[in-house]
Amino acid sequence: MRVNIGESSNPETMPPSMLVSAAYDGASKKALLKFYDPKSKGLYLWWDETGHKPYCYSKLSPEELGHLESRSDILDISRVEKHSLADDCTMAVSKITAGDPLAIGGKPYGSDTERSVRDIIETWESDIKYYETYLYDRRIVVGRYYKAQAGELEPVDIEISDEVSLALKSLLWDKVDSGSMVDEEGFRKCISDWADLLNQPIPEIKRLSVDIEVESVEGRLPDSKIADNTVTAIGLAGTDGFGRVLVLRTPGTPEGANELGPDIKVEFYEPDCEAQMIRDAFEIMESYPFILTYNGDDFDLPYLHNRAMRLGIKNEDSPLHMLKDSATLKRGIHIDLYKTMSNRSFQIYAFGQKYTDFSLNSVSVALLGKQKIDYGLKFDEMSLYQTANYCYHDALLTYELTSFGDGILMNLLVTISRIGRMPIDDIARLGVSQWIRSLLYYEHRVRNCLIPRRDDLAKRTKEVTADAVIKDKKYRGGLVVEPQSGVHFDVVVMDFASLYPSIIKVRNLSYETVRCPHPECRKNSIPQTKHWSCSKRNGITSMIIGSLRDLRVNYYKSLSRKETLTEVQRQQYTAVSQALKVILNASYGVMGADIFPLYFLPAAEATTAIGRHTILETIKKCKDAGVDVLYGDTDSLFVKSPTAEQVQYMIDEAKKDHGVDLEIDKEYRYCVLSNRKKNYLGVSKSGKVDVKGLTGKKSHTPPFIRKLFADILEVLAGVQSPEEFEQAKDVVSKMIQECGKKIENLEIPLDEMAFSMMLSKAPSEYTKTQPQHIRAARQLDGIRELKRGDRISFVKTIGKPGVRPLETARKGEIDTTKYAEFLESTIEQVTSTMDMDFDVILKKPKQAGLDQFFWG
DNA sequence: GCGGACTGCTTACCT
DNA sequence: ACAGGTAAGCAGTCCGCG
Repeated sequence: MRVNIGESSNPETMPPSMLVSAAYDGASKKALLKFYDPKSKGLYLWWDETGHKPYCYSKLSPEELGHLESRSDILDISRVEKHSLADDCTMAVSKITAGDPLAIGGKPYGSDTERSVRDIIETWESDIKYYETYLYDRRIVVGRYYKAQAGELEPVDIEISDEVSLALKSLLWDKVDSGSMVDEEGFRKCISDWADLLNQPIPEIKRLSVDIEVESVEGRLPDSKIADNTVTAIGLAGTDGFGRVLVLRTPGTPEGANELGPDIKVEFYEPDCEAQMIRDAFEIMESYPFILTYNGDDFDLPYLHNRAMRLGIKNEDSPLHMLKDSATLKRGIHIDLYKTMSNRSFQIYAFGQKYTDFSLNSVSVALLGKQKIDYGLKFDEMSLYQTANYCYHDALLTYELTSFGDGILMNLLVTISRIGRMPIDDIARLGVSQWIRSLLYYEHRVRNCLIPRRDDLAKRTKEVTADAVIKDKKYRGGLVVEPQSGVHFDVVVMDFASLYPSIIKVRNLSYETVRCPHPECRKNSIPQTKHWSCSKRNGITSMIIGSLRDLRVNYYKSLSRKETLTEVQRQQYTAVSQALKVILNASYGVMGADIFPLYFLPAAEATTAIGRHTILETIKKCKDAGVDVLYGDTDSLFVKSPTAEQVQYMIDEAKKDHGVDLEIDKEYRYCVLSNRKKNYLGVSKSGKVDVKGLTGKKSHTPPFIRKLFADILEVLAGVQSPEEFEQAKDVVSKMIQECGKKIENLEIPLDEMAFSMMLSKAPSEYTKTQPQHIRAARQLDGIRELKRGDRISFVKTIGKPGVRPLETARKGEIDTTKYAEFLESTIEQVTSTMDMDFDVILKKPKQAGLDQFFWG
């Protein structure tokens, strides 16, 4: 991120403040750090005072690089020593130092003396943003506290005042198991450094959310680049209950009645005062260190900025600074929550897949239990106060996404930025592969290791990629055990704690250790592959992922069980634990993702291969011990009525043979397995029901079927013994029959009958086939514009297209047969394995064609 | 010309 | 712009058939 503020002098003193973001200030050509002071709730800006400059490396000698010397933007070329992890050697490289980051990269056009160095010669470390390089080189960590005294910046650790923390540190000390570590001491140090950083207090963050409404011309979305439509309202919601709406009067629009509470101030502007309204909004925004939006990178902020320019506001009077694909603040920090909520890692691991699409409404419903305001009116039909209420409400929802659940989202962002060594706004905007990239780059710099180029790594994988591959996949993944179909009572689910990270640690897997250059390591082979791993050096990813794993498994898991925690500590440990989970879950995946700069297939392949080997060997051990394995998926085993001794035996053997921690995850009173993998139902001893993979729970299934399914589960949850099952079956049969009748009699409201599906691309991009949900979407042409990522609701109808969007559907055209079939197949997933034969009731005999015979 | 078998596309889920 | 493994429904195609 590049801003243009220009040189300002750094503060003489700064109270302990947390580093939250960084940027490159093009005007002063310096790195710019942004610190947050928890006391004043304001920001301190700090420009580099060390003379640090952008640079990259080349393997050419300074003589061979002589042609660069003449460039005015190249300041220096010198010889330095760097370690190459992949070659396990030290080498001399040329460090090319420049006056401006654009001299290193980002200017691919022009003559050889104008283009960036990385576009002229082969370079290393030239694709790192300058402010990142700056942070790494100075070992400045986002999320740490710093203070300034007499103009000197220095880190301060906030005292962790509780004795619990110290006591648990000794716990951590004992629990570190070195395994085959070459440098055990270093590993311990590494973990305790992490704990020190992650236990630093997370401050209360002062923030303001912003949402705008823009006058729109019939059917055309306002363009944030052109910004030629009037901004009609600006909603603002901030910490400490701050709420304000700025509303532009438009001729002919009634004022209406104020529905907003007394604390929410509504300010009206005359039609010709739009510029003043925007100026006032800017002024409020500038008084907050953090600005939140929902899709503000793509819409709200660029629109505001460009509209301001169009209305004659000067660039220097706008607090905003637009970049290619993000909107930033010159002084503050902008967090676009739309990007955050769309991040699969947050969606799945932090929020347990509670929402399935990323609209503000869906996310709010799932996480806050609140909806957007719906007056059932078009924007141009709303009164001024209605617009105000609507606009403020959106801002409020956006704000509340960061405040619900004790502010877990802000805490997560801070914690992940500590781990990734990355500005908080980047954490909120970028994907997990970028977080892990940043973390690993930092560690390379700490160790003075040259970061490899993609083709350095690609060269080492060339000879092994041609192997037999799975269709559409690059390598084989986890093992899924064929389930033993039936109802099983007393089932224990065991799983390996963080299996893949454990494997990465124990088997020393990293891009430089898998297929390392040492001939003597080749005997350390990886089962089922042609790979081996190093026995001489600890791999860098193995060290880092391994210590994060140990931190989570040995430290934060026990911490969260402590009962003497204060509320603040509990919140902090929850955030750390979740953040570690998110990063660990992705750590193996990125090694096999070709967008990841340290992409190295053999390492990913080795991880899953050892995973399969581990679970297979454990199953063998079960058989030896007389334990029946009913099912298993990747890192879990469902075992039937094991004794405590048998469980302990398995745990001990897994640790002894594979160095992994097998644990009891769940104990089911009973468990319904079908012959399908990744499909089951388990009832815990507490009566809690786990449903996995069954259609009755999937988000595209019509609500009335999902409800019936939930009702059935409730009945099943009460079943204590095989005998009670028989009664439950009767109850369930009746429920299903009733539902069948309702379908036939068209007694179900249309919206309950709608299938709902996500469009993974724009409707026009479906060229190979035309799936049902797309046929429905096309019928909405001119009524509602559908984009990629939107969901479409449709019902199944008789006649030609077979589907109709919910908006235009009528009950009379519902295809009851299709619904009966879908109901039958959905319910059958549970009932078939429970020996409930519903065929008699529901299934339509092939030869019969009429509904009335079928339901009779 | 039609229907079953088959493949491929698409979405949603599990770990 | 983390991975692979699996289920399900449907679209489209191929093949056989007096």
